[in-house]
Amino acid sequence: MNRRLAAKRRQPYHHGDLAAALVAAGAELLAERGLQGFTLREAARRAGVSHAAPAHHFGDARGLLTAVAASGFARLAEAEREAAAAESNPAARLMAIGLSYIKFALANPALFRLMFHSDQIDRGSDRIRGPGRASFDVMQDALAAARGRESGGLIPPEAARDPLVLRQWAIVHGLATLAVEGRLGPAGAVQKRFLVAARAALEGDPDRR
Amino acid sequence: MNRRLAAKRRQPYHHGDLAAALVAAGAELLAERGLQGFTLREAARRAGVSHAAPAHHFGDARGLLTAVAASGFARLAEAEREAAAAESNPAARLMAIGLSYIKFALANPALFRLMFHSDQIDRGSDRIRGPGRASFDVMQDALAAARGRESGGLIPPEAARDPLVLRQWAIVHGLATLAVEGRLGPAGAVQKRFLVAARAALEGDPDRR
DNA sequence: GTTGCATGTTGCCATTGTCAAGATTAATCT
DNA sequence: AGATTAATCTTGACAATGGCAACATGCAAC
Repeated sequence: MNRRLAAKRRQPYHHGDLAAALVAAGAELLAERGLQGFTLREAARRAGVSHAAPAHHFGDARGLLTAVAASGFARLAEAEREAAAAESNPAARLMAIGLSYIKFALANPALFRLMFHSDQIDRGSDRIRGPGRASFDVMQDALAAARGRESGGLIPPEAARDPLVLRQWAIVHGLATLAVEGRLGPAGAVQKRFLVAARAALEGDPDRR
Repeated sequence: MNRRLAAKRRQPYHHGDLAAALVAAGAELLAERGLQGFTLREAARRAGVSHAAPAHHFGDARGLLTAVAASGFARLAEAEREAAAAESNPAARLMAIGLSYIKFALANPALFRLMFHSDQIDRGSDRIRGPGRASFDVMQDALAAARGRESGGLIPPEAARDPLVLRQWAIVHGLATLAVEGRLGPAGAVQKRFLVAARAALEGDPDRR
């Protein structure tokens, strides 16, 4: 059973793991040229396969983009978990998670846009649902812990009824979005001083009087 | 000088006001089919003109979309101004502006996405800059008034340094974004109860203890 | 070992964005 | 006014794209 190795050797008629290769190629393409420059055929080219091959795995272009977005949600959830694990104090943990969310957006702008603001993916898809909820749950649990409550297992739609959850989520997502779109200044400046201000904004009203 | 009327009569070789007609057709198309379904040729068709005509006014597809987005910013700024005029109390005014922003997003989802989250427009364009700043200024001035200060004429990038401005902007934009993307539940439910929760989230921490 | 079926390929089509060249009208200059 | 220039719009062409259909290949289950 050396299939794992054999599959990597040459390029047989059957790719071996085309689905994964296409998602990887798609993510790379997205990072390089943005959603605007994303092309089903180019993704197939990069995966070393003919232009009609992706159809067997993802149906159409929308399908592939949905898969790319799903892998993005998984990576985001993972980043949040890592950030959470690095802090023990509940409040500090909540802050760390929020910042990891923002950092993810700044590091993967095109992917972030695809995940949250594009009409080219199926948000209801099963492929998206799991990872999508995971990225939400990490933050929600941390917030519940900081409040000294049970998280209650709210799902996103229901969360809209809990003002605090909604507030935290909106601040983090709003900051990430505004930063990604360059509305807060050039990317370089953002990296340097934006996170400082974001920290203050997340913390409360340091300047209130 | 009955040119205004004469131009509307028949359809002479020269349209009369193609630029405006194309922007209107583009906005309509966007509302009907989303950014995904937007096509330069279809916009030209709706304006009753050949497929190459738009180029003389907007260069390429990106140019037309940029113009559509600019008109969107103008409409948003106008909506904010109307909402502000309806309230005299500074705090109530700030809230009204925020809600008008969110309502605008819910009423024009595709346009909102184009304006804030698309890579198909030129954000640095002069066409965008003016209306874009206007929509920001209304909110910033209201916030400054609520704080009992001068607004200081901060421009968006600089605003990132003022935690309170950043916070207010992030909450409003975050709420609008999440609602538009349907992450807070189906559109119907959003309309019904989301604004209530949003009001609470914008107000402070009603549930804190 | 043969057959079935998932996986990939080639070829085709309508549609799209952009460009170049020509047609038509408005504006400007003398 | 008459002629020239510039703006505006049309037609025609081209390469690229997404999707479909028909065919090829080879793994896997029988």
